[in-house]
Amino acid sequence: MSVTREKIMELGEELIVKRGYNAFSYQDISSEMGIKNAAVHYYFPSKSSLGTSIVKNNIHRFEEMTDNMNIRELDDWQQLESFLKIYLRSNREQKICLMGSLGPDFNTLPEPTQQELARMTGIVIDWLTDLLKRGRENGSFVFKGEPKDRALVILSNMIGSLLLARILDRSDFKLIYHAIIDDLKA
Amino acid sequence: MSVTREKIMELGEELIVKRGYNAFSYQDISSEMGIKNAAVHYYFPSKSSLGTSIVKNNIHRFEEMTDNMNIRELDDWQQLESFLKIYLRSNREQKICLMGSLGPDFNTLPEPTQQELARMTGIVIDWLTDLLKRGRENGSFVFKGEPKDRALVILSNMIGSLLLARILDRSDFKLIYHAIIDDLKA
DNA sequence: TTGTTTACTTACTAATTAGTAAGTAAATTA
DNA sequence: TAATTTACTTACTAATTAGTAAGTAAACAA
Repeated sequence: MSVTREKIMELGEELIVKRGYNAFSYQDISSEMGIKNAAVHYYFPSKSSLGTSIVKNNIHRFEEMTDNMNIRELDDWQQLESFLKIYLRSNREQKICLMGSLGPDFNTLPEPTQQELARMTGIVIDWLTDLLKRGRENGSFVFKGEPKDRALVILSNMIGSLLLARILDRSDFKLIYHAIIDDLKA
Repeated sequence: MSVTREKIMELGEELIVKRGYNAFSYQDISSEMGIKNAAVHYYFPSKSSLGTSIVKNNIHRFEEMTDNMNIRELDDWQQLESFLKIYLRSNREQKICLMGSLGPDFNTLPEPTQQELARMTGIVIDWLTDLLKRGRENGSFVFKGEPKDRALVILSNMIGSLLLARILDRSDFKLIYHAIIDDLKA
């Protein structure tokens, strides 16, 4: 696949998670890359197509990661920590996650982007629910309530803590991160 | 104070929490109110001044609410539930909170708005931290770790769950809401 | 009654936006 | 070698944006 196309998606994603969907323009991308506005339209005819491709790409990367966890036969805690590491890294890079960034703008998003974002969120929650269910059966995790409810709590914590870290202090993320982990221990 | 001015702030806040800061324009407000663009500028010369006023107003309302809790001598659980009710109501009205809405756009926000948003978030966390500390001393709440850490967890959960509810299903908010409450019980 | 302030409207500007149509040089294919 | 496709650029449009300057009718104050 084209290097330019990949660079556009990479930059687009960075702009979305650093400044927000409605704050970034094709100009931001083209000027940063030293190409023209129309070159971005050549690869992504509309902003809708770019946004949707970025979300699809995130789904792909998530699925690659979870597949890889199975191949490497990671245990329950290793899988959870690999998952949480995504957000730890985002915080280090002063980014938030796509759900936290596109969520507020959801009602202004083109329908295909809305759909992919919902699909991505569903995939993450389903994966996390299964991990928590298995982990509790294995005796790895301790928590109250349904695995799905706990998955929602953990994911909403990751989304929310990246936002709080941006508003207040990046170090606040780690306090929440460690509290989540402690909560799953006996 | 002027009715028009209040209506502009009310509408502005609604647009921010329903569509996002960078998605709303003075036109959205003026056309909805049946006035002209310039009339909005008469009350709020810049979008920055409107945004900042909206956040300031939220701080004021929060402080009024917590003052009122003391006057009514609400117990620990009643205070917590009054607090969580803010988010329950937001979810019912298909809104998210200001932190969840302005957080992603933080880096594009005018400095005075950034400052007020950070101040607001600090005020909420401090209040919640004190409540949790007192509540644990009183034997009302049970939780691991520092009260401040727990306050961050609860607030990030409220912010994040409103976002998840928007992306997925409004009913998902309640699952998280109830999990938070259950977690604080023995 | 006169002067001033309040609460706007009219009419505009300069900048930015997503998007398009037509052209072009270089690489690839037949 | 000729035809086609790829990867763009040039040059544009129509819409929307925040913001401003000047005007005005009504309410209010001296």
